[in-house]
Amino acid sequence: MSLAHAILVSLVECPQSGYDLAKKFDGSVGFFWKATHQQIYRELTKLEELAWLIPQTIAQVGRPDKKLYSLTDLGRENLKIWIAQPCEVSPNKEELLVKIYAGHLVSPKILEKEISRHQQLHQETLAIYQEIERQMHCGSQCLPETLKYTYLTLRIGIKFEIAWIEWCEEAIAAIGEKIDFN
Amino acid sequence: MSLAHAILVSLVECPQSGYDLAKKFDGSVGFFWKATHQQIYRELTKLEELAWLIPQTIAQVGRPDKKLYSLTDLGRENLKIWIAQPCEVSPNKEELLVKIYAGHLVSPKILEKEISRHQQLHQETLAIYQEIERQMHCGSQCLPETLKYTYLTLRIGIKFEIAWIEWCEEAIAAIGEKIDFN
DNA sequence: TAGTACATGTAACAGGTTACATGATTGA
DNA sequence: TCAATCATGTAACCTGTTACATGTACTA
Repeated sequence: MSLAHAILVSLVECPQSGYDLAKKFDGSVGFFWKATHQQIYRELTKLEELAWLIPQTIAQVGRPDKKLYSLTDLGRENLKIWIAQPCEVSPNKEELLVKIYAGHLVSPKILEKEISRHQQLHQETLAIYQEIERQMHCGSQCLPETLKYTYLTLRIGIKFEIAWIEWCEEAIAAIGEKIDFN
Repeated sequence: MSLAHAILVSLVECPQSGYDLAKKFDGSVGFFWKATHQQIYRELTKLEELAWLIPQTIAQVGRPDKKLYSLTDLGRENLKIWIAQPCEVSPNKEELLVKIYAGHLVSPKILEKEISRHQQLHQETLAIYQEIERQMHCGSQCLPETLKYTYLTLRIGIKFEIAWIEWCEEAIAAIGEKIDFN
């Protein structure tokens, strides 16, 4: 039941509509939890039934109405309970690595090209993260409590992207030449 | 259709039963693609229907029969085609990070304890990977073609674990003290 | 006038999880 | 005798994906 929790986490900050959440799941929380708008609407309905959320319909000029969802006390309590519970290390699924694992079946050139493309994608993501990081601590003042945690999640995002970029370089070298790692 | 491909990748090396695959998905290919035995059996049935695999029933003494699946030429061709196709960066879902994101809702001590527990889990995984790495290149001879690719996937596994371990340390420090990252 | 952003939804299907079911053998 | 390992499967359910559907308003 973790998409539900990701939605609750997202709504802690401020009330949002399904549409808002769908966009947010393409950034911030979305860096480590993905969901489509269909999933989100389905989940919002469930959470409303549980009374963990309450909707408020907002009329807008020249726009369709929007249903702003906020956490109820019950929802907030349940979220706290969930956060305090220990969790497993999430399994990672990496399509590229499945391909690399049987990489000897295709030409090294195809692999090199694909890895190099991924390296570029990771470099772009890293640039985005670093820009957010730069904006988060202008000067060198301490961050407020809530931002501190957001910042921590950003930090690991950066570390992962750097790991990918370094690996891509290493992999391209290893595939091209008959390199020995030492 | 990626579990199918992960199974094919796994069967490139040697014919295996559903049971063998289920165990394997708990190591090697399983480091970047997880699946339960129920999923695997369901998928094997589909792949047999497509004639990408052929089963061979092996009678055993004192054990139930096993159905060893091998790749057909068709299966191998399709696998090659799939590997050669470009793919997206796989989205990662990290439950711990969803929790950290709203970490201010619970006591810092709970978070520190949980992060420290995760650090230990990652240290254990790292130790396993490093042991495999050690076994893979005894001396400093070059690896054969197929092992080279396995080795590359291991390398990124190691990088990820190191990134996690470093981050856990950083996070614990940041939560405890009023630390400023610079 | 065509495309994008806003805003919410249904339906069908594919993929993943959990529980249950069976039954032999091996080792503590 | 109890648990673990070997070996395969069904059924129900939940989660995630893709396609379709609707309608306004703004901008190029």
